[in-house]
Amino acid sequence: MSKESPRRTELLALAARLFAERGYVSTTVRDIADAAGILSGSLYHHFDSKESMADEILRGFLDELFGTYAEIEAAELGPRRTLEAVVVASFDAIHRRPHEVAIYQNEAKHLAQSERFSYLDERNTEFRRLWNRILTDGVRAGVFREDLDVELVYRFLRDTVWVAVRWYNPEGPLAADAVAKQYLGILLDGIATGRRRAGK
Amino acid sequence: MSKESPRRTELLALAARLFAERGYVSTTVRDIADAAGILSGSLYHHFDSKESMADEILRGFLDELFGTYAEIEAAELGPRRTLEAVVVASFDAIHRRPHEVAIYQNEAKHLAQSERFSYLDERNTEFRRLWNRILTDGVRAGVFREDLDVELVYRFLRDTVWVAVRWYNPEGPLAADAVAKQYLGILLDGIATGRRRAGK
DNA sequence: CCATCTCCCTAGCAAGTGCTTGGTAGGGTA
DNA sequence: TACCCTACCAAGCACTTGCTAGGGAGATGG
Repeated sequence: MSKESPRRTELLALAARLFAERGYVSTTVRDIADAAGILSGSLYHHFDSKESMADEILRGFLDELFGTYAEIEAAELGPRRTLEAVVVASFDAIHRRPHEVAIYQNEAKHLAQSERFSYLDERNTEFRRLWNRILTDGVRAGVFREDLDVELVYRFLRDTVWVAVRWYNPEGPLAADAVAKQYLGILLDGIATGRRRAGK
Repeated sequence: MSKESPRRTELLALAARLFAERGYVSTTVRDIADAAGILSGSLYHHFDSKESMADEILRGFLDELFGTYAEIEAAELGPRRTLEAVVVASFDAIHRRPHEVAIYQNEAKHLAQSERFSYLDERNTEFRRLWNRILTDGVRAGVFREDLDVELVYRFLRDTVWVAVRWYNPEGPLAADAVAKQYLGILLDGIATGRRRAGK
């Protein structure tokens, strides 16, 4: 049960892939064991439950992700560049940890109901504060439209960024960075031609 | 097993709610029966399987939804107004059929692997063609930016519209129509102030 | 007044679920 | 030689899953 074994890391990566592909509940411990070429009981030499596998996967991912966000905020780039950096960092996370992002997207809501995964809600709150800060700062600084419903824009942003994990292919021709730039183009300037209408 | 019974419709609505809230696999036939105040075996008087419940729910919803889309297209409003109408109709679907939309969003990918649900993939293709038509028409007509990656914008649109079902509350203060308008504001004109940058 | 139909119950089955147990092969260390 | 370690297997336990068989109470209609 030592946390440093390479075999253990391997099994965790396998579990993450299966959780992402089939969903947490639909993935059985036998599925994971089969993929690893061992019997289901043998998994319990490395982990003490299926739940603790998901826990470890999500914890590691979120710690890394929010570490990156903290660095971006600390750099104090101003609202617009901070927004761009956070979006780029999020797409980068989709590129490097697609399975973890998928699990976070698809299972967080159900898992968060359990006491053990209460940190998921905390992270959500943290994320929401981050976006609200960026947006309100931007509106105040005059770089974002002042008629924005900040709370609504936050939801759109959050969803828009993460939901890309459903179709993004890390090995495809479209790099995460390019997708991020396209997204930012739409988000910041819209898809319509011509001058913006005044007011709302 | 008659399809016209009011009790049957009631049970189907109950199942839809549970499928949406807990997910299809996590919802047991006993859960559905409990919610209806009967025993699990009694459900099989009305339906011949759990799968057929999901099938009926999704089929009915998609038939209705794509009927609306067809009407919009037939009205030939031009690219911009068509886009607006489709977005509004989609948010309206989220308002009126939140459970069905949630099931469609969360379970379609898994269900579509089964032969029985092959119409899900067909609807996806249909949906994609619809959006691509609107967007390319709009670019050609000069109402949408010509540097748009149409395929990417399509994904962006599709995901962002439907994902709102995760937070939208039909009984909340924010009406679906208002959300749609805000969303269209962001999509068409962006959140940034100032003149649009030229080119990409 | 009997027959049929609707809707539900009682009881249970076969398959599959996460997890536990006792044990073993192979290797390193003293 | 003695001991401990990692990584696994074989077997199975308690429980849950979707689903089935057979029957019964009450309303409907000829």
